[in-house]
Amino acid sequence: MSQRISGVKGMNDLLPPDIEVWHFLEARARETFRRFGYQEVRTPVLEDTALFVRSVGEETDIVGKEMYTFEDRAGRSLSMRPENTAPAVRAYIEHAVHVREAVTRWYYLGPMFRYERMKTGRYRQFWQMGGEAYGSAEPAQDAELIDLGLQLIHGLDLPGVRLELNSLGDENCRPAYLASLTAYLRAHQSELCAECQARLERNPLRVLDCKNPKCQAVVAGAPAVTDALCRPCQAHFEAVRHKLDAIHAPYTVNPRMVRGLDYYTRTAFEFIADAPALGTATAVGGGGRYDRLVQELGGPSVPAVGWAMGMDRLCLLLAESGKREEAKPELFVAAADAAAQDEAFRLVSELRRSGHAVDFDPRGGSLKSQMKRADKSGARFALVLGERELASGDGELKPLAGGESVRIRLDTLGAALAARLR
RNA sequence: GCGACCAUAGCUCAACUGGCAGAGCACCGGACUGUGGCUCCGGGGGUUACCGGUUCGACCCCGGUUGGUCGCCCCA
Repeated sequence: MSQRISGVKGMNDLLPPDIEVWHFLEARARETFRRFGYQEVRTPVLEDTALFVRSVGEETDIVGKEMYTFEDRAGRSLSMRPENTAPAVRAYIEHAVHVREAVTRWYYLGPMFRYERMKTGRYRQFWQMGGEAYGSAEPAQDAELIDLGLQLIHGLDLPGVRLELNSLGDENCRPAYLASLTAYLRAHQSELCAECQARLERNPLRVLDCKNPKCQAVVAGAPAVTDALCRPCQAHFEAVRHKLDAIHAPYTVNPRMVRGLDYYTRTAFEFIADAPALGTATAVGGGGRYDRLVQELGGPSVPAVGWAMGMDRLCLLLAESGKREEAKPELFVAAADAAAQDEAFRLVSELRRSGHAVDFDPRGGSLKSQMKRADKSGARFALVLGERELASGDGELKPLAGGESVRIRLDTLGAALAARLR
């Protein structure tokens, strides 16, 4: 045997039957996006490195140390997307979508890449789906998007996912807040962990969600961002909350929640699940408003808001609750003898052509082994085709879960199946 | 990037102090001549992750590599 080549660390194969969980997730998700009028976009996995440096932020962990970046043969610096908001915005600008429509609502779904140490619910190739809405600065847009996320999660029958909400202010009030926060943290600098002392210089907001108890104690007395919002931001935040209240969407305000990407303004939120299956990876989704990003990437001044969910994590939760979308055949056709194999093959092909899910064993073999395979396939019915059936034109439709077989005319098989599966 | 633990059949795991690598499940076949599931019987499956060392002898002890799990960190 030749030397074996194994898969790349942190990148997983998704095989049957586990893939059925993903089919369930994707089908429910697409249905929810459809109900909300969001349309799918697909952007390339590779982008100009500068796109992520300018959007996600040079100082973030994602860009600073987690991107798969390399030069192509022409010497261009390319990066595998670590997230899909920036690529979507790039496509939005590049195709001048704002010229054709005032409000654009997109969703995406696909693999993202971050070079990270792996653990439960965290992989180097991971899957995200997300919704993005461009063109509306109104609180109703924030609320609709959050409602979309909540309905999607609800549609997956996942209990125990809660919503945390915050506002990070905008370019008018955030500088002042950062100044007062930095001043407060400097006064307590010696009480912070080493990591946070460094964050104090680079990105003081990140100190707020440090899990270190010492830092938590300091943060407890820190000025809250929600108290420092300017009037318009405060009004926006209140309006979003009002809309959420109106649709009875439960949430908790967490003024210490910040996000890992630099582009957020005003609304920020996370979908959090406290489930053992996720280990310490409790966030299944998160997002917020990014009113400046389109312009910062060279586009028109168009406000936007969006979120992303971790599909791997959702699948961990779905696997635990046993949710999946199975693809079982309706009928399994077995050939009792070699002479019947041609007719069995023809019958299977014809039924499939008319829309039925039908399986058979291409190896033939003993009837017994074919019946075993029929059972394993999970088919609802089995039909044996042999000398007798070929002569009479009749067959026995046998329910594999138990119960009486039914005699039927073979030329009405399709209709008989349809009637029984209704 | 830092630390801890782990790696034996496709899967879950045994194998005494260093002494012939096993079981259950799964898969294939038979008992049962054209009918699956249950039961019984049989069969195929292994460079004990990889490389090196110690030893008469290594799944076991030692070193390294790779991979996995869990914390820190970060996030989805």
